[in-house]
Amino acid sequence: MTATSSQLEILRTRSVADLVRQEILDLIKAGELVAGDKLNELAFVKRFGVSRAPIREAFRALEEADLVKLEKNRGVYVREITEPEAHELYELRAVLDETAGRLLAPHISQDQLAELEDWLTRLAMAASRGDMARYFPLNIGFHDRLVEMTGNATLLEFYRKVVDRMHLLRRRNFSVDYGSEASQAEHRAIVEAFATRDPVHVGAIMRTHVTNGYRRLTSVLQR
Amino acid sequence: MTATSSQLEILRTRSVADLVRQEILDLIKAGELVAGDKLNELAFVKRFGVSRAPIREAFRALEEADLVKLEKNRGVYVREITEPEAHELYELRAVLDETAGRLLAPHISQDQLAELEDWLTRLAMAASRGDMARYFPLNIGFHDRLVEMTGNATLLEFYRKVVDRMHLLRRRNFSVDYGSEASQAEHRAIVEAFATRDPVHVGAIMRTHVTNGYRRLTSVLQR
DNA sequence: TTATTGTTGATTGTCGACAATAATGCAATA
DNA sequence: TATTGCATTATTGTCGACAATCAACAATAA
Repeated sequence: MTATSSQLEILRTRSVADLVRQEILDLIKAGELVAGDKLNELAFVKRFGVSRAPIREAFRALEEADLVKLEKNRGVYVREITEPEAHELYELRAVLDETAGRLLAPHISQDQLAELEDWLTRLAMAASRGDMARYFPLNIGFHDRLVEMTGNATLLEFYRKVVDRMHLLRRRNFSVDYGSEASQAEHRAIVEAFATRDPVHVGAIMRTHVTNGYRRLTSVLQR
Repeated sequence: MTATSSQLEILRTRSVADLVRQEILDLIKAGELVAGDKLNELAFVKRFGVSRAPIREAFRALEEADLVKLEKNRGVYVREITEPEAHELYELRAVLDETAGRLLAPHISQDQLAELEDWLTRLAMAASRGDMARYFPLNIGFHDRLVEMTGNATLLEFYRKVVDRMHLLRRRNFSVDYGSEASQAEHRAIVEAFATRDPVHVGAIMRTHVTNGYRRLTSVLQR
């Protein structure tokens, strides 16, 4: 696709509200916006050089996704997640990951197994260097791809909603370098499990990985 | 709470966009808006006597929930769900219901069991009369309450998103009277299973109920 | 000093208007 | 008859403005 036609495509399909929504979501994912932060409309108006209408539409979308909270006449705030809610989120994510494992295991192809191995390699490289700025998105990408491989787009959609919300657990510029070695070992276990193609086994391994992730998170947050 | 203070509460917390979003969602749930229908902004402006801004915000929220589709410069349409997507949705719902069963089974109280029995009675009354206008919402209420009883608000939230989307499978004014007897027998089986407090057993029964529901749906849609 | 009551500035909720785009109807042409 | 081109109409995307509300501070009185 040429540069011009891709720009035409953007113009034809994307609205300002869309782009603003995406931008804010990226800010949350990058940890530049964290739970409790206020989203001032005029600030975004200046930032993007647009009017308030599309900004407000973007806020509404993010509210429906439960990433921000609209308090009438008071403003928009990045949502805060309580400790019990974090537990609920991880419980849900465990179920979705386990399901992905069960669905994918019996049908995974050689190519897909090879791709997962490739992810492992890249994860290992980043981990060995202690390069958490790379490890973090790779980790998310690995799991995302795994769910995508199931071919169940609806499962993927809801999985992503859960993962997006988990970003709210991070503090600003919080370096997530806790337990990457343990996490890496579990990733390897996951890929090895897929090689057996046993749905129940894979599901159990994936569930455990999420549960352990929750343990690692809480152990970090509590000190 | 007095009438005045409750009105004050509404004024203080609900925005027009909120109400419009709720209203449209109700229209979808009631089958008055069905997949493919166009949502004209000016029509809603006249209907609610408000400006376009809050209407558009409501549309954005519904788009994020994937209940409608915004096509730039063309309009907003109630989303259409393909057959494979319906299957994906039921797969997801099966997982969530099974999870609810597993979570609730070990901790369900006598009071809660009694409440479920009460739902069964009401369902049976509506079913025996062939009163589908009552049976349908009771059926949804029964399952919703069941998930709510788990105490996992996040699970409930995502469960509701799935159920809301399932409304898009209905045709306009489509009387859902298929297999209510079979469905009723399964509801009874669910409550009986809860009495055993065995998580795996309850989970399996609930999963089966959803799977059978999908079979009943497809058998109806295909003729 | 402390509590209460204006007052002011900032921010949000809603509205009407204009520009941009798409859909429609109709005539002209092959 | 089918198709193309054009003008008209309808609809959406965005904007700026005004009204309503809130938060912070100053002024007043106990």
